[in-house]
Amino acid sequence: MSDEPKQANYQNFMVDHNINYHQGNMYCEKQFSSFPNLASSAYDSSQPTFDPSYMSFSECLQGGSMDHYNSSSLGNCFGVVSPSSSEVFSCVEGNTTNKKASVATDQTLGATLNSCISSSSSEAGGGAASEEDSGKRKHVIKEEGQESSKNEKKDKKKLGEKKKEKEPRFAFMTKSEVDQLEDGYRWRKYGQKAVKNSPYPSLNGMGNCRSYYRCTTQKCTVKKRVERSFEDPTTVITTYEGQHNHPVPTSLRGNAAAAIMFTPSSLLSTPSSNSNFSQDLLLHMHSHHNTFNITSQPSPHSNSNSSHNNSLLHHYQHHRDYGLLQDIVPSMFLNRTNHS
DNA sequence: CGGTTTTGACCGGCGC
DNA sequence: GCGCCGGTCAAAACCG
Repeated sequence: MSDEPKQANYQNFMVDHNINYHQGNMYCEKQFSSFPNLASSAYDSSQPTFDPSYMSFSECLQGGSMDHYNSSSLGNCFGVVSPSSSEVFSCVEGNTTNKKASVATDQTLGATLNSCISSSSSEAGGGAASEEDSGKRKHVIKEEGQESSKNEKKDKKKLGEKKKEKEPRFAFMTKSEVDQLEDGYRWRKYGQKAVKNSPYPSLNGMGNCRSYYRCTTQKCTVKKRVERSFEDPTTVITTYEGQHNHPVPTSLRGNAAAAIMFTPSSLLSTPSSNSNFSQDLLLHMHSHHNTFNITSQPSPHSNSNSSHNNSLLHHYQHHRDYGLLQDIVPSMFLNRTNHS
């Protein structure tokens, strides 16, 4: 895609638990060891039992004092979030403004993190109007009525679209074998695309793919993309777009915590309110869970900073297994504290 | 049978 | 203008 960052209103969230990284005076270990309510199926059995001494991820997201984080909690921003089971690792926020992803940075990630938010939101895209090439399509049944309705649709789109409002986006990485993370909401897959330049084949051997999901709740336009990290195929990058305008389905695993976490009131957020969310969150996480912030808050005006973030992220991702985080994190926290 | 997933095609934005 | 690519559509297949 383009080398340019296109959105400012975009934040990433990555946290790692389970990594015994020494980072200056921080020690990361099992901050998020348990997400009893959010475990993905593949990890359900292996999930460590919930230890109340640890805050659940959702709790963490909400912050010990929700009031304080009311406008900037992760939950607010994502309208969701909960990397299930999986180990959510590394925190990154902000759009990456620079780029040329100079480093062979995770292109997949790069694409995800920088993809154009303006891209047709809910309705855009595929005008189904032209199904003429029925020969190519698997089974094309063309009927006059259908066609006209399709054209109608297309026209509506053209008229009503006008550059959809950009939805805030948030991405986070999780260590997971499953692509679909259980976050309490119900999603319907509406598309899948191969990701370019991925050296890693996906689990199904079809090459690395990005899956597109939409919230199944009526009138809820929240979407999410799920893809594997360019560098680490065991890492899933989930990107949420939009805000849920409904409570989390209560029927799902009787997840009261999730229900609380995902109530509409907690999902109200605006790009502006989001702007500092991860910093707050990370600070919060830092103070409560000894987690760390990989990157600092970028702003539309801080291109160089974003660039820095990107390389840091890459650096982190690249070396996380080698315990080099301490080389990165302190500065990031310094950065953060400078902002506050 | 209704909801979800799969999958090839289409659309629109963007860079060249 | 052209080609690439991300995002979306929608019919068929699949599943419970």
